[in-house]
Amino acid sequence: MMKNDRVVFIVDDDERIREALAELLESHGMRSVAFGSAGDYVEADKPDLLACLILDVELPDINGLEFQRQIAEGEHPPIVFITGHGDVPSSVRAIKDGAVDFLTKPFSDADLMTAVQTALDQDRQDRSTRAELGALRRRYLDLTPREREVLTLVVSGLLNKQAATELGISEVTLEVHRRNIMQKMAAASLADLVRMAERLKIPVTHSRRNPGGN
Amino acid sequence: MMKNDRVVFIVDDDERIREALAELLESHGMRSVAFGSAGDYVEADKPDLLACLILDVELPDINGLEFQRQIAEGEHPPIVFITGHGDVPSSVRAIKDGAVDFLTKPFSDADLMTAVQTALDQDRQDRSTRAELGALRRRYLDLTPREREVLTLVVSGLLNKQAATELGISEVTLEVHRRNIMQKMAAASLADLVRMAERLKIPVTHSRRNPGGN
DNA sequence: GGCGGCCTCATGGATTTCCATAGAATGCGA
DNA sequence: TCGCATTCTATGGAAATCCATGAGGCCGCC
Repeated sequence: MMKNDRVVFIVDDDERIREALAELLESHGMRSVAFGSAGDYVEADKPDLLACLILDVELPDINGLEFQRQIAEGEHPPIVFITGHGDVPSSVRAIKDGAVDFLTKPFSDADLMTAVQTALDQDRQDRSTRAELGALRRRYLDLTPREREVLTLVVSGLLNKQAATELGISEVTLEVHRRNIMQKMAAASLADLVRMAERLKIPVTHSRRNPGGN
Repeated sequence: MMKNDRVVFIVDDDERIREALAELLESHGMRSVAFGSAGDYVEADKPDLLACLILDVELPDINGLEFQRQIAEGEHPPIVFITGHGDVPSSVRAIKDGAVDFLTKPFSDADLMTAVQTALDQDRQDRSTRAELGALRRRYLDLTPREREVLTLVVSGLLNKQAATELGISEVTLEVHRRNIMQKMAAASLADLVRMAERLKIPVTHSRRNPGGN
């Protein structure tokens, strides 16, 4: 009953710890892959599965907390820190930087497994969010520069006429752009498009419409 | 040059600590009000200013972390924990629960002041967000039950006709509701209304519109 | 029993959006 | 230089929205 859709990465310089952790995880039906240093972890090509990273704070090549910040630049599995010499400032920094938990040895098997489970759950969430946002961004990149301008004005609430004036083009042209946008973004409605723009953090310009009334 | 638009609350059972903190804060032009227990803090009527709360973990009446969770139910200033016997699990919990920082004695004046400043900045942000959301909610509460139903359907992207059918009323009636909504919510455009609904976490229903594509 | 708020509906016109179709100019890379 | 993407424009009609105005029924509260 080994679950093959998920994996736990272990980065710890102590081989005995790595083995103990691997064993513990296996006994819970959890597949794991261990590394002796941050460098090894980075170099390795890792399966694209639901994952979590158990990271020792003290590593031979780099400080675990520093390493956390480095990989925070890109996509990375949620981190559970473990350490033999845990101090408060480190744990504070780790959690502030998004770590799921910070366990000091000795910790119970149960605590670790709970943290791992939480991390995996979070990864599921992260992935789903990333996937959606990624799809959205891809569609956005499909837009031409002009269409992006139009999109901004439209989701700001401007009437076609107003937006057209703003861009110095005819209303008809703007309509064409607008419909192309709806098409490319696969928006079912203006409301939909506005929500997409929100998630893409597209700023609202002069969100007026009927400023004076009528 | 005492700034009177902000205040730092101190909750610590040790009077010497309270006085030392108050002095330190004062030397930085910061007004403070100190309490000997969580109960005293709760009972006191506190000025509605930009604030931050320096909280000792060990209190006579309740554990600081527990107290944090209690006040987390409602509005409260950002918390900076201080403690004489800081342990990692406590700090982890505190930060997870939203504390700005967790300082163990002895800590430097600079560290505390930095944390206090961060907390005050966060309070400014929190207040601004709360104020906007509050105004939005008040307007939403101004809507009649029917209008709220209509709002949901409209921001879901339904055409007036579709929404009207959904509610079993005529299109004209729905238009009336719709315009009343725009009025009451002070929305400048549909895009605007959609964004408001997002912030109010109004769920989208069957967000279709031209399902098959005419 | 009257008043006010709420929900309902109608008419009708101005305005806007939606859609399909078609043509043309620019500019850039193959 | 040809082809393609991008941008621009137009016509014309269907559909939808916006707006003002008027009005009837229901219900709870004073």
